[in-house]
Amino acid sequence: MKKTQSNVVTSLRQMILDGELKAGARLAEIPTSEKLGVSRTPVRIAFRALEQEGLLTKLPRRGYEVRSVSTEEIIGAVEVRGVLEGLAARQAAERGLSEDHQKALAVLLEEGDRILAVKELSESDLEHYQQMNKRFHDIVIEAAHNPAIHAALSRNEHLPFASASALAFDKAHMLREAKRFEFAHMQHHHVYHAIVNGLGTRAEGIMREHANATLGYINSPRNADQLTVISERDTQNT
Amino acid sequence: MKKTQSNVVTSLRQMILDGELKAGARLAEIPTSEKLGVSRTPVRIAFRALEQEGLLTKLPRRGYEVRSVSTEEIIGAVEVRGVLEGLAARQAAERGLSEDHQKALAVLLEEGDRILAVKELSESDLEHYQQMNKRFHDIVIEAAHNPAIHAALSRNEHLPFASASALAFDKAHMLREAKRFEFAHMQHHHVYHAIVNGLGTRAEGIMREHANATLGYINSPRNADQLTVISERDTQNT
DNA sequence: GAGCATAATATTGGATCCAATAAAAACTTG
DNA sequence: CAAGTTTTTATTGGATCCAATATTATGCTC
Repeated sequence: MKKTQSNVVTSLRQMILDGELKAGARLAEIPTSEKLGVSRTPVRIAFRALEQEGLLTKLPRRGYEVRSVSTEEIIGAVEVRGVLEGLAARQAAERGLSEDHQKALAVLLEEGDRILAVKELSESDLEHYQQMNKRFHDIVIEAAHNPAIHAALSRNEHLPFASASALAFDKAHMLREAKRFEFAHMQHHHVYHAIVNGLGTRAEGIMREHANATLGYINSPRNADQLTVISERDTQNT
Repeated sequence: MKKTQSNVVTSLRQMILDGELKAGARLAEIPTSEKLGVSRTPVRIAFRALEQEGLLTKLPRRGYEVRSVSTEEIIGAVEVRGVLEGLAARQAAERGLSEDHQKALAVLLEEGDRILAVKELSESDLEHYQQMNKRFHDIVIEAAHNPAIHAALSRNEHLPFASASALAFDKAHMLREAKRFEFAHMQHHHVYHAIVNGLGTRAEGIMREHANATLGYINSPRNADQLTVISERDTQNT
């Protein structure tokens, strides 16, 4: 298959996210182009794009290197994502959901219910849930009808999954902490409820708390029990 | 002077922001490279960078065009900036200001006081204030020690000043609305106070309100009188 | 053997070619 | 003269060259 420009950037990105290119590894245009079987031109462009995404840093006259992302940076990225998705949820609530978006969110919620109905989650269940989770968030962002949110998140997209975070997001570990998922999923229900009822401030608040839950997970993955629960009754107060 | 890569992107950006290249204008690599006296390579890179910044859109097989930015988009960008700077203010408060940052902010506040002491603001006063304003915000963002905020704002940097916004930010108009500046400057004082006293939530709230004030300005520039004022006494309650 | 000078190498930035392809223009035919 | 077809042109993506320059290695001197 012929490698094309965007192919080069996606395959390089994948290599970084998969850990095939470890943090600190040095990359130069010519060796990389030979390795991928393309010329320097697309590699050049790819390096700049990945630098933009925060995955590479330029070492002047010495090529690029795969950035090592510290836990602090990941936390920072998650916090940023939190406020932005909070804004998205608020705006989605204030502007009103389209029929399609509401339907899509409802379907995803049900999908999550089904996954979590089983008490012992398998790894594939986990992956399934993650996909559903991502789609849920994407739809909320989309429903805000604010392209600037998208733009602001673009540099944030892959960072939390880069090398250093392998630990924080370790799959086996998350499996043991499945309780978190139930809590997160409940928050999804509440966000949905707030949005469809036009409760912008509430939607924003829950969404931010939702991001915060992830942070709590990164920081102290052992305290899943102490999570407080937003009572369903509260959501009825309009 | 020899044009270099970053020169090409900055000069193209300037041309767009100055209105020399109007919204909707089509750009192709070869004509642009000839006009700037460089080869296609740096232009190619510049186009991609400016596309990333949201200033150009790619028309497949027909080159690029200067994006026309709608008022809605600018509002969206300002809202995004608001929540991000709100987060920055909160984190700056929570993490504590360094000696240097505190000093810098204090100096800027005083500078603003001096500018606004004069009742009839000249256009150069206005420009001076704007510079001070930008530095104030930059320092707050810096003080948050969260690189993800920077990254998220990068695509947001120039958008609000692109073509369509010429109207919204019209200088003569702003001059007439100088009252807004006093209000904004007072908010700066409150943000400063909240940050140095470690009042994260308050700092965030005021910063978001501050962004909102800009929005109010874009939407209805005539209502400068109805602004409510945060009482100075409130900021003493710790 | 250490330190400095010099040479070799690696690496990027810019320029130019070539090929593929889509858009636009010209042309032909009914 | 309109509509479809062919030709021309514009435009980008990729490959390769050349030049400038910083880093690394080598070697020379003391």
